[in-house]
Amino acid sequence: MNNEARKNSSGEKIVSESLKLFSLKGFNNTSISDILAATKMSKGGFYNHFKSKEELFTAVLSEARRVWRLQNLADVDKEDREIDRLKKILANFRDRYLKDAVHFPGGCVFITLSVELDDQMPHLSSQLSDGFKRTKALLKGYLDRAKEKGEIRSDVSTSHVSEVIFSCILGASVVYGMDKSDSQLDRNIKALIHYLESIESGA
Amino acid sequence: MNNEARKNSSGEKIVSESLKLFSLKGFNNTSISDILAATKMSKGGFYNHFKSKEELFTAVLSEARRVWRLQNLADVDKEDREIDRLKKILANFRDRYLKDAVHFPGGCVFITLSVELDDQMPHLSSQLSDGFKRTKALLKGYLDRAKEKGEIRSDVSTSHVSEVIFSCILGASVVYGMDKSDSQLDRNIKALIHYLESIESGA
DNA sequence: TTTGTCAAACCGACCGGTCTGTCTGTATTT
DNA sequence: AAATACAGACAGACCGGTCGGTTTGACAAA
Repeated sequence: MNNEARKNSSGEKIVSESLKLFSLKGFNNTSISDILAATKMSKGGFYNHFKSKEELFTAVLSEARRVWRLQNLADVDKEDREIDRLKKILANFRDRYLKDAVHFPGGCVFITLSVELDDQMPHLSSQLSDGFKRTKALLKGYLDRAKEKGEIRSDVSTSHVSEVIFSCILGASVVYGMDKSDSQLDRNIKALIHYLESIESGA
Repeated sequence: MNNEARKNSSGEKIVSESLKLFSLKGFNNTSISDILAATKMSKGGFYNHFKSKEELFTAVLSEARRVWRLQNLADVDKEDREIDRLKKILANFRDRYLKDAVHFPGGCVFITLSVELDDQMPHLSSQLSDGFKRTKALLKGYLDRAKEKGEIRSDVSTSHVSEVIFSCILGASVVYGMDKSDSQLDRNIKALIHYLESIESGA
């Protein structure tokens, strides 16, 4: 069975529909009934694929990470300079990730879930926290290499800058989740790229 | 009856305990039973003060805003320069607001609620969205006046900078809600203040 | 001071409905 | 025939909210 066929299997459909619903309504407020309605399945069918809602959570998170990488890292390696790769990620984040209503109609699912579950279901939210740390490290990696290659000024603290960029991305996601305003998101990312350009060597 | 006495009344206690619970578990996942247990009241007592859970929501939000102003704007007017007032707000945000586990044990309640309710109960989340807009405008006001007074460079876009600062604050709140890491929060705000100093006239 | 009155506050059993998860039975596939 | 997938009735816990009854405290009449 190839991957395309798997995508149409029941299990895959449950995961992709649950991903949408989780991004809209979160984990606890998405009922199994909601998922059954979206997938046109029945209880028996669902519990034949997942032994519990929490097991579904893990599968959904894994799929969400796959989509995240797919969208945010697209074409990044086509850029030559490290700083341009970072800018490409920001542009991807804006155009291919946050605005991707097919996968995430309710906005960034990682934020929705982490905010909901942090004080309530730590065993689930720790999976999210790890992802956030990896993402920040990913950003810092580009900055560190950019600094090594002299693309950004040598007096710049990559640690400080990555903190700012990462927090800004999170903040922009929160705002976009509320307003769904493309223009506001564009302003937000523009300000961030403007900030990045202010630390480049030529600036 | 003075304000101090009112604070101990049942209605006030319901609101303050609900504020804590909402910051921890959100709106839908805080049950009336949770609130009754925290206040040692009964159903009948509760519904004698609020005709519905949504009416409680509005009261809690109003109290949350009061505490927000109290903590974040404390001593701000003691600073002479506008840019220092802004820095004072950031320091308050870090020391007196986010770390204020008495009022907000689960972190910033506005973020918890807005992320939960944005796609689910728009009539409630719009109250939150308005507050976010006002906060961003508040920050931009300090920057605009700082620019007028020559405290920051004339080539700086106050609009861009306020976008970055506001998004960073939101992002920092999301992270702190997850990790409850004081040191991470300190690094975050430090990077932000560092950013502010980079646009000052002397820099 | 004592008593009667009344409204607000409080109590908790109860209601209809929804939640996750189970179980029995049936259809499809191999 | 055996294994797998689907269907949906059902269970038990919990949800927000209602309601009849009880307690409390302020105040007026005696």
